[in-house]
Amino acid sequence: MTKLPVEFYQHHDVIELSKLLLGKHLFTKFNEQVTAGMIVETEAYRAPEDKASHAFGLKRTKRNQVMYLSGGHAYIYLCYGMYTLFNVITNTEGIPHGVLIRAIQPTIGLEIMQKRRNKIKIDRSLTGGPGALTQALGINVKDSGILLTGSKIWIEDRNTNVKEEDIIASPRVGIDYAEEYIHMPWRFRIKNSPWTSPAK
DNA sequence: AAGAGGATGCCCT
DNA sequence: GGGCATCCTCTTC
Repeated sequence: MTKLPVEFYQHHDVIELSKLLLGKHLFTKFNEQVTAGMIVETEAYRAPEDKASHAFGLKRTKRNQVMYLSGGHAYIYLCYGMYTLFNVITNTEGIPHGVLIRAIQPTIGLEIMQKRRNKIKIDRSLTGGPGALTQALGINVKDSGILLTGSKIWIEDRNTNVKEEDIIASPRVGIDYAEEYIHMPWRFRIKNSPWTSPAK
């Protein structure tokens, strides 16, 4: 029931934090509607050297400027013209590290999520996938840059213990342009979870 | 079960 | 103007 403080996002490397975020609970509250789910899949983006990161080489653009804020801020952007992707900024100010949340296991407000997603079934298709979960949680690009200790989007530790041997690491997807960083095993998921995005 | 292709808009990775 | 940190539908096996 503890809302994670900004310190949580600032005292570990982004690779470690991508694993630590597994089992934590992502909450949103918009228009008095609360929805939440347990994080089951993440990806680390580790600029400046990571060629898959929007902040590769410490490049600054209008879109990615919030990546340079301190750990505990949200970086939200539009992908492929129609999908909103949600990232947690980590590390200290000036080092643009981020964790992409790729899948959650829905826990609170399932009916609200079904309505937002226009889905009948409650299965992996409801919140499995980075664009799907933001739609289910009602996350909008307009909230890029907000703090995750506020009242709209936050993450809680509910004492779910995810052991190292229950974490599967694999290469990230959709980053064919990232050259030698294509094969970095920086995608993490909870083993045997039926809520992660489809295998491969 | 698996693959192909289309949708769609912002940012230039 | 090209290319996305994607998802859904339709087709075919």
